[in-house]
Amino acid sequence: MKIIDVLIERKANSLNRPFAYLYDGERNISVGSRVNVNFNHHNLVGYVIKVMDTNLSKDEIEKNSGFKYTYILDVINEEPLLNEELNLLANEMAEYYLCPLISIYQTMLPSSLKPSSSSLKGPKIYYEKYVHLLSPLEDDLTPKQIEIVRNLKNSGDLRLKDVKSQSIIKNLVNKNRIEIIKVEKPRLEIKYEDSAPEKVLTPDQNQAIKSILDSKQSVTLLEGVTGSGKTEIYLALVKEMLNANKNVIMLVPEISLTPMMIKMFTSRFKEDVAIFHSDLTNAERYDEYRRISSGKCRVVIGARSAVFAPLNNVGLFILDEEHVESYKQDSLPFYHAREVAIMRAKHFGAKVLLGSATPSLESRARASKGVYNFVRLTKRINEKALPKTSIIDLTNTNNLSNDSVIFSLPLIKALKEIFSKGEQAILLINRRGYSSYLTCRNCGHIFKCPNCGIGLTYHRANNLLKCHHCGHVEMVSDNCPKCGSTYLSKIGFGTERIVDEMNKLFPQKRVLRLDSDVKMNVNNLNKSLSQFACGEYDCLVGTQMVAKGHDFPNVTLVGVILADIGLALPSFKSAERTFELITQAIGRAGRSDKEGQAIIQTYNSRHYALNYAAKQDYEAFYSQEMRIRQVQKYPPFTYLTAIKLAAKNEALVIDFAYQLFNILAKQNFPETYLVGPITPFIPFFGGKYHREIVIKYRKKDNLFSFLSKMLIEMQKNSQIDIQFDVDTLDF
DNA sequence: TAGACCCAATCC
DNA sequence: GATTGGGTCTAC
Repeated sequence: MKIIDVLIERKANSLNRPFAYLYDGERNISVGSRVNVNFNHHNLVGYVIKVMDTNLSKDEIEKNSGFKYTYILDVINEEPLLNEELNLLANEMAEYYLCPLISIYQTMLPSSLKPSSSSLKGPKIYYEKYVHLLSPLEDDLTPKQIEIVRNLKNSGDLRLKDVKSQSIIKNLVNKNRIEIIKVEKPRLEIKYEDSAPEKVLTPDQNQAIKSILDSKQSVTLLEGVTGSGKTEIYLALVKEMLNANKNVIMLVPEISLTPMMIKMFTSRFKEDVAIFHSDLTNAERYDEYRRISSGKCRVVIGARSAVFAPLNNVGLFILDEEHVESYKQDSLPFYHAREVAIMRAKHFGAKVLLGSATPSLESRARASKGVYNFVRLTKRINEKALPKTSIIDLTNTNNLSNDSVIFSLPLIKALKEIFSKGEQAILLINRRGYSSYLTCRNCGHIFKCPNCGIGLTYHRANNLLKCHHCGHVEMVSDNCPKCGSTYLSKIGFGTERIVDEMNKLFPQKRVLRLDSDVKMNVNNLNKSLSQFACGEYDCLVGTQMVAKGHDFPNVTLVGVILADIGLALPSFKSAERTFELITQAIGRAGRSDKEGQAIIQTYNSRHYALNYAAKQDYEAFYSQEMRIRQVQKYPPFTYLTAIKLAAKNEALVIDFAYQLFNILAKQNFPETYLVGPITPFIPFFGGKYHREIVIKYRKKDNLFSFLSKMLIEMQKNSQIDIQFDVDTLDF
């Protein structure tokens, strides 16, 4: 008899503890197996975290503990799903992020393997049947049977479906001359292109590589302006690692936006590379996962969750564009891939390379303090001039045009100019849809999402109102539901409206829109982008999606339609985000010999983030923003953790939030500041009312041990959901 | 007085 | 998170 401790698939705090079951069967159960158990009249998947042999009987066990035990219903997989390293990582993360351990296991594993009931319906391993020769003897066979035996002798195993006569096969199987074997086949087919010749590295690049490898610190921040050759450094380091018999995990913000990077890696390292696409099917992701865990590949490229790739003997973690916020998961367990990479690297004694043209302030500050090794590439490899950038003040009426309320005179003029030379433009607007919201001019009613209470965005393409938070969609009505007036107006503008405006101003020009409404999948996206690249369109209008990565040699003008949208958001990161976005966008202009220009329209023309972005001056932005963060006690001078509370009953969550706030305030932790209780931007969703408390602190030790002790207390109150967003970026 | 409805406790 | 069981409400 065995006593098995399992974690239940529900990621509620109150269930974040082991539950014990009995097993008396034949099958193997080890730590990391999944089992089916009955939990409170319900069949659930459990993740085994402890196996204990015992000589006691069920009665004795129950007498000792005082619980009524039940037996495990079924063993889903005997073999452990995770190796020891990843198990330790899960525990370290659960402690760091104050989250239920099971939520980490569920995040680490692909959908077919995760400890949850949904995994049982997930894709299975795909097998292909092959015909395998057992005996080359030809006696006692018909001529046709001999033909097949000879074929197999010459060319090895054949796919069953390629062999025409199934009845002959059947007879040969019966005679024990051949057998049908099943071979696992990955569903994802990666096309390998011929690899471009390795470029000769510049002295700067060689210097950088040496510094990364020789550094005492495990983490290196590689700050390099666009075009300074970071990719070549990555490639050279990967080669170095492979030669030293070590493996590499390479993270990119979103794979569909960096097709060039993937192409370079796959063409150079071929089958050694596994890819985690954002829109791989579950089946393909499962196959890639198995390919990695079986040791068949040595380099993994993927987005955030690829940091959990079950690769052994990792020598290097690379995070390209380390500042990008999609590396932080914005739901449980709220982990940041950068921190997880650093945790894993410690275990392997591996290096971590953080690359960016505009590092996050957190990373850049650590580099300045010497916590990270710091390498800078300041030269662009082909010494191209930066685009000429002008900031257009929309409060100055001289800049306004009679022809358009959205496009300023200088922007229209510049568009005319470059179009006349047959060149292309990119226009950036950080909002999807046609207008930002729909309002009644008579009574002031704003059309809001019934689930979230935030304004609905009007989308003209299908004449619908959409909620950009929860995806709620409704028909547009002709009159106000409150006062019945038909005097409705659309306020603000998004990508759709810009396309509209372009068609009005330049009816003969072909405009391509690109945002997450259009981007259905990678193929669609790549097709659109290559059409734009080869000149089928004159102008590309899009959200931040168009600011990243792509190289369009014929684009000589980048226009930022309204830079203020990002600045207006209530976040300590808003200046940093805007600086990054504008810097990136400007970098899209003039990627070839032609001179590029950028035009930034704004109502805040003197804002430092815009002015430093226009000059592409990261250092100046960094030092000014650091002064502001210091005064306001924001990261990197403090850490931020958000405590997210939710309940079905609004009064209850408010009351609880105040109680919790007072308890924390009473503790008087040094250099710790409490903010709240805050009503979040979206106060009601998922059928629950939400409140937040944000903690700014400099030392986590006492605070966090208090929080985790308190969490155990609070778990008894199942009315209130508590989630910790440790190192939140969302404040 | 049965069924609907709500809430808190509990899950091994 | 989902179920249960006990309490209360409610309609005929």
